[in-house]
Amino acid sequence: MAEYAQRTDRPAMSEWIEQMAAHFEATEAMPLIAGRILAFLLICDPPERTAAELSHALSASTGSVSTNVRLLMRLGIISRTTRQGREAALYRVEEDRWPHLVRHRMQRVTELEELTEAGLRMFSGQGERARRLRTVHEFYRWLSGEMPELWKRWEREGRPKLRF
Amino acid sequence: MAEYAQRTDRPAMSEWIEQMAAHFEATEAMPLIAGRILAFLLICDPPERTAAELSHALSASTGSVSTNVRLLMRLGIISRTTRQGREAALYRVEEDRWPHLVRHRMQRVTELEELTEAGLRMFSGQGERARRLRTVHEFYRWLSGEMPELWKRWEREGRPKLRF
DNA sequence: CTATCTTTTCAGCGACGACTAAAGTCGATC
DNA sequence: GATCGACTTTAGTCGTCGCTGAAAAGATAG
Repeated sequence: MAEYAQRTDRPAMSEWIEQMAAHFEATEAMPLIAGRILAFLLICDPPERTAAELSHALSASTGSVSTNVRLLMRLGIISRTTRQGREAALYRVEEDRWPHLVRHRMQRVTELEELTEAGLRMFSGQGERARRLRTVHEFYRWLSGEMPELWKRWEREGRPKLRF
Repeated sequence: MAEYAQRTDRPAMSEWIEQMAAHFEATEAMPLIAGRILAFLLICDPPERTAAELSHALSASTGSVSTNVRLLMRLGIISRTTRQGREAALYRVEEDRWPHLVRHRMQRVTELEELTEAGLRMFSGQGERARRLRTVHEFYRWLSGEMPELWKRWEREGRPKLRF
């Protein structure tokens, strides 16, 4: 109660969390609760939380938290640390993994290249019929080619400071 | 019946269409029928089709075709041409608009930058609490900065041949 | 205005998925 | 081995959404 950041009782904070969750629902097809957990773990202090704390802070059932915490771990965006004794495990956001998340998302978009290529082979690539498909294919081919360079650039220039 | 490309009675073709539709369902949150229409219009010969033809070729109700054709037009990815008399309107894919579609999709991803920025302002930007959020924010800021150059490059170098 | 063809709207169905509550499993401590 | 807390699984509810079929609305020609 004393610590504001511990809970979502600041209306502005819980509203911000809802907006973040809405974004991930729309762009990553992520359940709302997963997005809420992610947003909360980004700004809570201290940064590590138990499942019970998440459940309480976000007014979600323990079952939901369990399911969604596993989803986020599968995506590599949060990690879990266990402790001795019967103490609950702690979850924390792995903010450095964020680029991987976005990268993975964009990679799925460019995967259409394979389908358009298969289509071109299948529907013999000459004539007007193939022209439209080839136009689309060439765009995706170009885009997939750009991606590796983009992420290399992030590693080199984008990333604010290297940690070692 | 004579023309293969007219219908989806070649199993390989209808399977390809299903795969395309599945891709758009996953990456663009598009109804299956919208994706089917898009895929079919990419490879049909002739390239223009009436709603009734789409409905028949894809075994979808006229209502569904109406709804989804409007969705695709709103996205700018297909266009409609009307004709004199009581003839039905014709739809065709605007394959050159494909980059806009993808661009728009990626833009929504980078919109998170605004939210992380709002968060930084809101939760005062010092201390460990803000560190995680700033890490994420800096990534999105960098990514949004890259996007305009990426698309400029497409216009200049990527696009296979200019049409004028 | 009437007849005919095209397109949209809408009620209803079925499926899917997020979510919850409660029961079940696991593991550590006594 | 019994107990207690942490975590997962499951059954079931609720809301949403794609889709259909049919009716309504629109449009064009006679």
